[in-house]
Amino acid sequence: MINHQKTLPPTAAQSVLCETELVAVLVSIHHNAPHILTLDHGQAFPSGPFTVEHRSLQKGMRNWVERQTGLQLGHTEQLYTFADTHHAQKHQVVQISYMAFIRQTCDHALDTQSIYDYFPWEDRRHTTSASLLHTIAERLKRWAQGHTQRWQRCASIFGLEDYVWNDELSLQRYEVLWEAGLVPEATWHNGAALPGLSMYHDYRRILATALSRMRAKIRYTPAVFDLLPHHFTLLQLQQAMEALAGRPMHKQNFRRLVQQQKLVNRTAEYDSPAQGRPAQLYRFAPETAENCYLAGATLPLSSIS
Amino acid sequence: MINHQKTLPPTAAQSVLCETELVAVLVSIHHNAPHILTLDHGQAFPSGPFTVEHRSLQKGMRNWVERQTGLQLGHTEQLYTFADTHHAQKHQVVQISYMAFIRQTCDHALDTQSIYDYFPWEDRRHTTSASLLHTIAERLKRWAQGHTQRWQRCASIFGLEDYVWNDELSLQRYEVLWEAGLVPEATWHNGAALPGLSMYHDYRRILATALSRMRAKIRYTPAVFDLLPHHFTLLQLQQAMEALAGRPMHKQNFRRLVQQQKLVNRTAEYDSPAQGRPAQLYRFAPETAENCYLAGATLPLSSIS
DNA sequence: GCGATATATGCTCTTAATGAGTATATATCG
DNA sequence: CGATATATACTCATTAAGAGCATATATCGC
Repeated sequence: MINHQKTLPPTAAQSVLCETELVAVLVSIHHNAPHILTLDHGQAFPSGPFTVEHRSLQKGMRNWVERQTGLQLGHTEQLYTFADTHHAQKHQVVQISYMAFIRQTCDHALDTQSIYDYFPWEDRRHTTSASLLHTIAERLKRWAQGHTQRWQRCASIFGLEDYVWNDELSLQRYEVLWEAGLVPEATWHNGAALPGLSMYHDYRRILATALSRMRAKIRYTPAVFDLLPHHFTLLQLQQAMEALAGRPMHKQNFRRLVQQQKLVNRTAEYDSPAQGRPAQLYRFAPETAENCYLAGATLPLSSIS
Repeated sequence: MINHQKTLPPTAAQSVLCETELVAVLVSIHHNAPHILTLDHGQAFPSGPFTVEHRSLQKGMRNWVERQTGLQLGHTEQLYTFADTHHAQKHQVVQISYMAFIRQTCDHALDTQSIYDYFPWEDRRHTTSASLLHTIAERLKRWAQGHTQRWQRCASIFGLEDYVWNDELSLQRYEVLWEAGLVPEATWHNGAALPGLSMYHDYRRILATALSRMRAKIRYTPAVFDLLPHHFTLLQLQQAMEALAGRPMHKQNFRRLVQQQKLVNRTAEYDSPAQGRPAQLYRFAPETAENCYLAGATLPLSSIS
């Protein structure tokens, strides 16, 4: 038996009072692209106060988001906590950011924006994006002129030279672009900025964090299913994964994986397309819902050159 | 060109003032086991206030830890932010937890404790730990009696039946044990608790989070090197990895990996052991320090049955 | 019925990574 | 010399990952 005392620790450091705000990155899929819910013409995330009546931070977040937007939140995870130094400095503001998935239901009237409007270089599903990466490579090369290590870092993060593109490094890519002064919010911003919307404060950095996290998450948990309707076709599932990962996949291999992991069950229903054979509708296998750790859907990629 | 305005968003939600505390999980390696720095006989982490003069949360953390303990922090990352409901309820207390690695320098007089004293089942380097896992399996089976899905979850998380042990699931394992009432801090604690020290508040949960994170981290970043002396033998490196992962490794395969990834450079020095051939001393390859993402050291495990 | 379109599936193949085993140098000390 | 421990060289089986080729199957409009 263990001696377990529930007394308070004697180390209660005297803290300073801070304002605490909850920031929500609410992700959904529209038109084959991951979207976020925004305020103020795409420049801010919805945010709300953390009040005393809330039991936990997560519950507090769910509470006001659901009350304010009427949306049901799916997979939710904490992203990062930061102290916003942009605010007026009377007292510190601590912002706790969360990412949550929203199931695409009806086209609501809320302001929504594609994540790739903020990071066009992160969408590598079409060969047309290659020219942007080429531009970035050129400008990074100029920045890294003479610094071998710096160029190594750029190359490995952006999948240049012999390195391969790693979709989970969105945050690192944004940070390098920031350091190189290629995004407008960088203080030493030089020359013309790269295409891509910017946001207030460090919000675009938060969004890059969210993108990294969601790409990592869909690999080893069935979180994608919180973005899809309850009944979906396998193509829809694949396209959702492609939209999140920002790269195309090999259809046959994708299905091989999905089937052998028993991720989905077929339903009796069929899709009704304008043309072509109707697609079978599937639903997420309820048994897999519980032990989701092993459901590692490593992405079956196809080459995009 | 992008229209980048640095005005404030109109959504300044009126927040409530909170106490903000920084909690530090300071990890180092002693006697072939990962240790943490503790207060109050292993029941609390060092913690400090976040004050206005600090530029960022991370800097604030580094600041007071280094001032208080005199320790230099290596790899640092934010773990999780939570609202402590155990405190007196005048105003909320928000606790922001960080994990930081400390390079083993000299044996300082600080209070330190092995992580495996808190989670004995997480150390699977020796076959002797099998009996504890057996006990856990038995008690979980009793808890999951009649609930097939619940048992599936236990089995997959603890690597029972056909499932394999996944060392990164320490947090999930702790949570299951909590739910099953097998740890003393669980409210519906039934019967005798499992061996393992407990801590104040949710601190043991934070520690489980830290263990999960560090095990994940050493896979794809060279963070281990922040726990080792600057010059080390390959065996020391392997034993550090084994200590963190809680499982033995195959020596030949481990070296194959380390060498082919150019993670280390040999130095001219040698170890001076009591007996046997002196081991070559190595140091972390400085070129790899910058682009550490590719340095994925997937653990070459050896079977422990 | 036929072609266009799109879903659905089966099979092969190469390459690389992983886990595991066997054997054997090499160096130091008592 | 023998005990001890480092260091290294190979081999081998299994599996997963990436990619390609081919071919059913179902619906629609003409």
